[in-house]
Amino acid sequence: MPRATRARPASERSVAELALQLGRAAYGESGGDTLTPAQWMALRFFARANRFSRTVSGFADYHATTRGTASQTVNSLVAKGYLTRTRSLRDGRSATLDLTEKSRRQLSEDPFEAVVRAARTLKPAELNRTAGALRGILQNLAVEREKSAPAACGLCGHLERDRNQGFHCRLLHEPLSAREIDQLCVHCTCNGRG
Amino acid sequence: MPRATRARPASERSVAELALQLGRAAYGESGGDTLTPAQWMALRFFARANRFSRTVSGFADYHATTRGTASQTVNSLVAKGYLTRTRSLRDGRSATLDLTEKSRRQLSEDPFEAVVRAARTLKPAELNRTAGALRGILQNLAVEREKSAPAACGLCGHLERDRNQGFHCRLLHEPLSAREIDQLCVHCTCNGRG
DNA sequence: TCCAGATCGTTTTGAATCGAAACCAGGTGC
DNA sequence: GCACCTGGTTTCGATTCAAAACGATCTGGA
Repeated sequence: MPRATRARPASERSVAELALQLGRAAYGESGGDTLTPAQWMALRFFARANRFSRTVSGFADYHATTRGTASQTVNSLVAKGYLTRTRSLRDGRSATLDLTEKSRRQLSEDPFEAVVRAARTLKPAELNRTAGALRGILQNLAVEREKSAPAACGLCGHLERDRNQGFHCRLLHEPLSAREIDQLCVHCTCNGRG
Repeated sequence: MPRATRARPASERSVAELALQLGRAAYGESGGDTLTPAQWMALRFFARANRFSRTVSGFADYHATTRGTASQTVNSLVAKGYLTRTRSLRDGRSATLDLTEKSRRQLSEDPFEAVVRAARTLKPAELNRTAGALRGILQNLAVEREKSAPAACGLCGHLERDRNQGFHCRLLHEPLSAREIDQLCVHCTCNGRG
């Protein structure tokens, strides 16, 4: 290699460009034409979000679109049997969307998995550093746009330890299971640290 | 932070998810409604690509779309005065697209720059490592899809040192200036190493 | 209690985008 | 000279999406 080793540091621009490329590669493929990119995103979201967040609004936020558009995407998935809708008891306006068995099977052939496989060659330490760097960039971006990056309760300041061994959300006054604190939450807006 | 420090390594999935988020954030914003995301991508491409690559086909490859769609995007930009079209002398079918002064001004307010700014908080060493990791993932992805990731001549096996001090492409039998070897090239398909 | 205003969600409508396919013109090889 | 390939354009239809108007429900204050 003639000169790739010249000591010019990879610029911020390179990282941004690469993230853009990778993101588009991950988003674009619809893999067999079973679902559209937006529908895949919805399935991914409802697979990752906790019970407070699996709503049309939650998905609209996550996908950075309007509630109208999100409603259409969700409706198409409900019609195809990929999601079930359960009206909320507390709030008559709201409904919770849940994955069906069919969508869980579908998710196992998510075209996004190709990106996950492509990341396998990195060593754990590299994965950690890379994830940290990307998270930092997303955080800064969220601050600049005065919005919040998607986050899990485990990183949120509202999380509290119970005196037993469980966890607990100070904002919603709800107990959280160990598994739930790894899921995405629309209320975890505290930018990674309380 | 109650448990974010538990010693579970950031998984490949986290990195892939973050890249997807960041990529979508960078692609989606159209920043003031002057241009659509696809049009921004075209401007970015024609700003980065070398003279062998600034064609409709080159952009179609880069943007992972059809030549028909790419043609429409390019036409709209030519009509608005953002690009000029010059027919090739060697090949009567082909034409080269070049940025105008107007588009150079426009690029200075590319919404993508927000992502570049957001990366500024990282230290140079981190930027290097992160870029390397992302490049590796893209490379693997390209191999799996039997396509090639966008690359610059500086990383390509076709590049050769002249006996003077310049560079030279063995594939196209063309001299390359020092500046040109940093630009993207559609022929640099050798996956980073010759 | 009642009202204003905010929020969750749906529907409609129009515009924009995109991909597939047909097509033209110029190049390449036999 | 012929068939075939490649760069590029055009047309057409489907899809997607955002904006806006709307109904229903919740919340807070007077």
